[in-house]
Amino acid sequence: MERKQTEASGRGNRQRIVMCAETIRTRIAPSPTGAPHIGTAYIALFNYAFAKRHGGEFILRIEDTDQVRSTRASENDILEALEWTGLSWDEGPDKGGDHGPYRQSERLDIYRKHVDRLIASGHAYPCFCSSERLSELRNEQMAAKQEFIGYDGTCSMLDPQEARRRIEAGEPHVVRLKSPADGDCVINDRLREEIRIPWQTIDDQILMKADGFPTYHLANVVDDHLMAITHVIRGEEWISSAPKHVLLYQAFGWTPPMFVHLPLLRNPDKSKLSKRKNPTSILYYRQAGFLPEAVLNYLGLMAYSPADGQEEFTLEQMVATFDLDRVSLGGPIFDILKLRNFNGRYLRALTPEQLYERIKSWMLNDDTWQRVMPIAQPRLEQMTDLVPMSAFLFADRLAYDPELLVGTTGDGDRTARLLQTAQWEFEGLGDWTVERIKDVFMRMSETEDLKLKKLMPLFFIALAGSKVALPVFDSMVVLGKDMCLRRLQYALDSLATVDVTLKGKALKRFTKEYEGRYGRRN
RNA sequence: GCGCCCAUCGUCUAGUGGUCAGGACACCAGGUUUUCAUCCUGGUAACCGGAGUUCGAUUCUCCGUGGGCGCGCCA
Repeated sequence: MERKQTEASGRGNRQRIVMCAETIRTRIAPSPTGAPHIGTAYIALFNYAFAKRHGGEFILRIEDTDQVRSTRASENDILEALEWTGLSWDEGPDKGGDHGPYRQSERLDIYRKHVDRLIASGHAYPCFCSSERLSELRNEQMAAKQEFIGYDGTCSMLDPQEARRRIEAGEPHVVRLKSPADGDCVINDRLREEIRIPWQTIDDQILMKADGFPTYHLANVVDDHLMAITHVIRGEEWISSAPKHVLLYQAFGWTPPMFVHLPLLRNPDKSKLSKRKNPTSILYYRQAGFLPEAVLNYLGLMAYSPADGQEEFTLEQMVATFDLDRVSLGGPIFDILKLRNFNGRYLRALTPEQLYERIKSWMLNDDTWQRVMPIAQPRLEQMTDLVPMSAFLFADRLAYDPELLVGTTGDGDRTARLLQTAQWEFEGLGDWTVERIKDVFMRMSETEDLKLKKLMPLFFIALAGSKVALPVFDSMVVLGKDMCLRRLQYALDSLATVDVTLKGKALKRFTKEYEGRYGRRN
């Protein structure tokens, strides 16, 4: 990386080498395994603000090392969502840059080389234990209420010659990082006192999976180093695995970056923000009519307050004064009510012309109407029918009558289960098209042994607010996946008012049942 | 179970040994507005508990308690 730069002095032509302060580089590294999470925007915002405050660079890296769950559809959504927020990255998979590629699945040779280095230096070793053995081991440890839960180090005792022979024989294996037996790992966190974690509690982490892909820990450390990341600003959920990262930097002989662990966004019940209890997809917020600048402003208020006490600020203003020392550590509850208030302020601050432009670029435009016309036309008697008929397409939460929802199946629990099943089924759907949506309902109809005609009324009400409405598959395309998932959740939540709930043990039981009939969910 | 992180109004937070503990959201009351919303004014509401340090602790230390996160061939 460029740490020196030449500079012509004003007078004369003498060139002198000046040592510049290292360029600050931060990154957001989402994993493309689902909807773009609002927490990603929150962490990205702080990374962006910090880097830009110091004239640095902000990088986007895609962490797609989970071959099973990563999808290109999710990656596209994440890029689209992040772009919508207005947090622009200097380097990334779509932009390129001097430190690419920025998609981890395209860097496999780099990880391979690095893991070989660790094996050669004795910091890592191949492990032949099967997944079955490991989960058995874990269960035993749990059952015995052992202090230590984790890998027992069996394969670290293997003779290297023997190990090589087994690898050459094609035996499947992973590579593990050797963890020290005693002492403490010291982590320097920019926001906290020294964090000390006993090495005894850290097991030999897998670095390379049997499929030849790296795990997060390896890929993340190698990339952060190679991409010259100076500050790793991430959620505090990572504190407990930080020792593994520190150990890797040591093993490679690299200087670790500065760690900055931000508090996690929470649900109203204080648990980590989850889609079950809150909308978490950035694209939902876009569809629900929030302005990105309001979302960013609100997110900026989580765990941070500017020195001047001003609550309303643009991204530029936040960047201009951002100060890590003003980050607070208590886990903030994500309060949609306050976000809504902020959004209202931003909406009202626009001129009517600006507002109209924003609303057009949101969804009140030709593109939407052209999709609506073909499905609305056959149902029109007067032109005045159009807007009332399509209103649900431009709404967020609909007014649900739980009795009506339950009435479609005649059974509360059954209703909840169907809604939940649909939610799970649609969550995993990649292409959001009429055909694929229809496939899902057909499959449900078959699995539930319920004619489509009997199955659909529930979903007409949940998604469109009425048993009689525009065709629901087409409507779902207009609404977008995240809004549809949200509506299903709203409907599910509304059932609670008639004492129908699907959570805790019942939910667990139903999850098993669902997986038995529909296959494992992601 | 073990490890770690955290702790000010219901919520987001300011505060860094001496403040009537401030602001914002929400809520309540009043005012402006043909209604509503906006806007303005006012109000209710917090330092988790116990020791210690100190002349004096919301603020520093320790111990509790509470909450959170982690303990995957997920990130």
